Amino acid sequence: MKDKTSYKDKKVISIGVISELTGLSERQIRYYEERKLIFPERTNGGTRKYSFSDVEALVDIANKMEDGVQTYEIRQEKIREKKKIDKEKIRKQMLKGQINAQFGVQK
Amino acid sequence: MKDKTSYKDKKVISIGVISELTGLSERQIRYYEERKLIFPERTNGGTRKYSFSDVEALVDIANKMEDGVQTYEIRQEKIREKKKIDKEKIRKQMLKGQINAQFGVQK
DNA sequence: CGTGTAAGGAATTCTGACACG
DNA sequence: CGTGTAAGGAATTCTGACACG
Repeated sequence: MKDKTSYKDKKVISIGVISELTGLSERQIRYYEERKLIFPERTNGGTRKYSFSDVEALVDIANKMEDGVQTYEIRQEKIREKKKIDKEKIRKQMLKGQINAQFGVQK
Repeated sequence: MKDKTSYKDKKVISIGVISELTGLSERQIRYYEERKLIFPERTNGGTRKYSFSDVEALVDIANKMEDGVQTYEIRQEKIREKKKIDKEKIRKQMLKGQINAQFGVQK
């Protein structure tokens, strides 16, 4: 089992600090959420909470925007990446199944 | 050179989230600051900002408080620890100086 | 399309103080 | 000593909209 509760992915930072950390305006940050490029959590009151991973993602986004890439394209790219990773995951899962069938794990 | 800009020590979390993360009331968290057990930074507007390290420190403090330890004692303990670490640091520094004098680094 | 801004309101945080024990 | 709480105010954030291009 991996750690999974790393600080890096914990959504705890509010938008003001995120703005400072990334150099982006709050408007930009909210807009990128609207375009489904980032996914903050919310407090009960409705305030957005981000992680350090989100900071990194936002910096990446900012760089691409500078290069004239549109939010739609950035989103498509992310979807492609995700699919690739999912496929890889399944491949590994199947391989493990094969190995177990041959050598391992009898009930 | 070490990293030094690890996420763990970055002061970015506001007191509401810290309260949730530690289970302590905001009152308690502010009081422990008053007693010099934690040292949040501030935004320009004056809002406190904490790090994940602070979360860990607060949990430690909470445990000691449960055991009936007073804030003053906790503070003294921290001071002792710090002194010990500083002494160790100087010792290493001097050792390095000795080695350089014998083998290394001529101008 | 991507971003700035003014608007009005709600959630969040701040300080100093009183209370209890 | 350590913590809860009500009080009043200030900083922060939220949404929906208009503007520009």
